[in-house]
Amino acid sequence: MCPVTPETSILERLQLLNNRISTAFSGCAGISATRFRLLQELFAAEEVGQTALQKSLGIDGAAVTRHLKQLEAKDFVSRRNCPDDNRVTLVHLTERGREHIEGFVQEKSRLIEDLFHGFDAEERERLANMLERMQRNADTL
Amino acid sequence: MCPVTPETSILERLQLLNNRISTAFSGCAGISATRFRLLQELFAAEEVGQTALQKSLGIDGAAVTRHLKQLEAKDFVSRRNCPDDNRVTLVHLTERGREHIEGFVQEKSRLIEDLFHGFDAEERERLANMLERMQRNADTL
DNA sequence: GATCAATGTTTGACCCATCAATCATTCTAT
DNA sequence: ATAGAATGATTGATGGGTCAAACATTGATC
Repeated sequence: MCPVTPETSILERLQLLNNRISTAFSGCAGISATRFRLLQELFAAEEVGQTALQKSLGIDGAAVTRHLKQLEAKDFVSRRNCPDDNRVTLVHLTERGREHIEGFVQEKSRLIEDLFHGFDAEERERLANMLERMQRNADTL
Repeated sequence: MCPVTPETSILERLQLLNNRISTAFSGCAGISATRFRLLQELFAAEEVGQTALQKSLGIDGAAVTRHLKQLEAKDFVSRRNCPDDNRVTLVHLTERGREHIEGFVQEKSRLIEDLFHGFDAEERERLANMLERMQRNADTL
């Protein structure tokens, strides 16, 4: 009745790939991809409010709160109230967090190497572009 | 320090897209994408064991058990012990489940239409192929 | 200046996935 | 024939995400 359309195949693989990659990343790097992204954002920016983090990661604010709480418990991150606006809490990387990033970056590189094995540079660009377009479509749902 | 590589961009978008699509699908179809896939598998095959379902969906057996339990509670699915092998429980679609599939298919079509807006047939094929290759890489992690 | 809307964060309830452990059943090999 | 491995399903613990509701704080308006 239903031949396998490319669209369906794409959606299924998005889901599978994401699950596999997430667990693989956490498994080998010892930190979830999202938390690593948070650390990287904090590495780039000196001190940021959570809403900014939430927007640059594209995930729910509740998730950000909980991730930061865990990262703070591990002393990777530290938070303080913004003196100019008591609603926002400013987040910044600790020394300890900064030290650990390097290792995570390496684990991620290895994962990427495996994942994109057989893809030349042009293909990677094309794939990135297609997913970007798809995401723009998804944003207007 | 870190220019945005296509690989990183791809991984981030995989995650985002998946989250957005999952919630969009559940939101408009009223059923999760995974449960819909289960129903479709059952539609195609007369009666299947859970392990077969698990393998064709590519997810954990525990998840399959729980989804089927919910689908059974909604009377979309019914289960019985396999007479030939009491370890396996055979699953099949109920009338009610069969009736609902059509609506889900339509919701999915609409979602696909939006999601792939601006993609021609050849691009969709190429995207499907790339993700398939990537998934093969991911399987050997 | 009091009120009411907007903003930033947090919490609770839920869904979906994983892994590890358990249990019953069947298979196998001695 | 029975002990032990393999298989199928389930359950519990955990992690990551969503949404909705709460809360404090700030801004805007009359």
